[in-house]
Amino acid sequence: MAKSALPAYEQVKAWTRRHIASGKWKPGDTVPSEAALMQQFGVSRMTVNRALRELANEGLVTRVQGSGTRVAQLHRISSRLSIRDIHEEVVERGHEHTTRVLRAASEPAGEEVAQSLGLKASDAVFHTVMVHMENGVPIQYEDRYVNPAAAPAYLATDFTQTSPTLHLLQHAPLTEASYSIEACLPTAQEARALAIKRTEPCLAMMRRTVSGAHVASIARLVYPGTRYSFAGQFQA
Amino acid sequence: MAKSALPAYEQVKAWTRRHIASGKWKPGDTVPSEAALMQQFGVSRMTVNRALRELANEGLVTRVQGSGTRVAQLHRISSRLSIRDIHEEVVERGHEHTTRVLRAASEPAGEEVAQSLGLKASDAVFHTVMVHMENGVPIQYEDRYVNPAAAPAYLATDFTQTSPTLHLLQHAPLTEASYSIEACLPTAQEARALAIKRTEPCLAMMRRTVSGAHVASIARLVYPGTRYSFAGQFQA
DNA sequence: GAGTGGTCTAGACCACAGA
DNA sequence: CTGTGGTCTAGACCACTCT
Repeated sequence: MAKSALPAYEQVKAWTRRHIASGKWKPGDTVPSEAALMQQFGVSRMTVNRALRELANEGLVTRVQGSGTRVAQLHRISSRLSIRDIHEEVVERGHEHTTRVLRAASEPAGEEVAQSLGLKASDAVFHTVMVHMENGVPIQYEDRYVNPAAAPAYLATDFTQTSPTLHLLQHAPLTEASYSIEACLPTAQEARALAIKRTEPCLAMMRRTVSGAHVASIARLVYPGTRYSFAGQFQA
Repeated sequence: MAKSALPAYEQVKAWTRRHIASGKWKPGDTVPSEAALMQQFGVSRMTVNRALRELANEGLVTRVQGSGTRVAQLHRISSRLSIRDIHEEVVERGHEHTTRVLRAASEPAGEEVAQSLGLKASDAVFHTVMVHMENGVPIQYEDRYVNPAAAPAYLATDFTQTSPTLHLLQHAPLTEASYSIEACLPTAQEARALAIKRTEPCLAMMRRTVSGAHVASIARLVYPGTRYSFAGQFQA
């Protein structure tokens, strides 16, 4: 009986998780089959199935049809790295977010940008450069190219009120994105805009977003190393 | 009939996803109820329920009991950043992984380390420092403190055969981890070990792992900026 | 062929929101 | 009160693995 405040499938999940976390079952070990767990918990197969399926989604176990359920190799710890709208992030910390727009114009794409956006070099693209500030301190330099086909009204946005990310999310529904994070030294212009020395290391995030059939935008976001870090956590 | 290669719940998911991605349904809009989708697709409620529940898990819709299902505010884009064992990662690229151990000893924790590991400053901890190389090129400097209570045999490991991460995963089952990524300049020792200039920016990852009741390990991993980047992607 | 998971159904009872 | 989602059951058929 116990206190069954939790749904049955959660109880099965918790029980399984405990065995894995305690080391009683090691990676590669077989987890009791659905039939066995049905008996043990006195629940239907759908319930056990849901429990194990969700654990598999979370990466704790591996399931192979016809073979069985095993404790996953936990080598790849993974956690959600959230990429958030900078405005929202700053405001959530209870701070003031302001923006200084350095450039907002339509210009020919050029070879490199055209290739990333899937356009011709002579096609026009929107190019914005701005600095985001938290309580007046520069925390992000944003250099962004936007595909006019994906967000025709982009340049008309008042970027002191709305961030580019927000405008794009609202007007070019996101279907796909990729990013990479590197360490780099700022260019002269970036250093000037962020008010840092050219020798101060920075985190640079390159982001590329796809909306339906178009590559919507490519952006390079530069964060001063001493003022920003990406963090995350993970729980079994 | 169409080609129903996909399971029914996947078809419901795909149909719903398309409406959201295309912008036909905007954030906040109501998604058809389970009953409505049952009719439309001619499937049982459990099937529709699974489809919508999974979309909710993925963050695409929000469900409120008694109220309904709505398109989620898509502000929080997130993706899984995987933190993997360096050895596995190098080998998977088809390259050779070697290690140069600079230090492997038991020593008093000291204030700062003791605090992170939940020990006293005079308690002994295991301290290892090593450089990981991919085809002979240094790619990671690893400075790690290990809680002896969590992995008593740590120092006996042959680190030229097994990585610290792997040993810990096998002997101190992981229950929790947190990390942060920063940009920094290498210390003199790090620069020397990695064979880079002191002015070359690096990515530094601080990682803390918990195993059961113990903080198992804290590590600082330094990657030369020009030789490494973190990347990820996600799809709606 | 026996055992496993993947999917699906047609019901059911409940908790909750909103009129 | 009606409509919604949250959970659960006792079956079922299938595809797959392993021996």
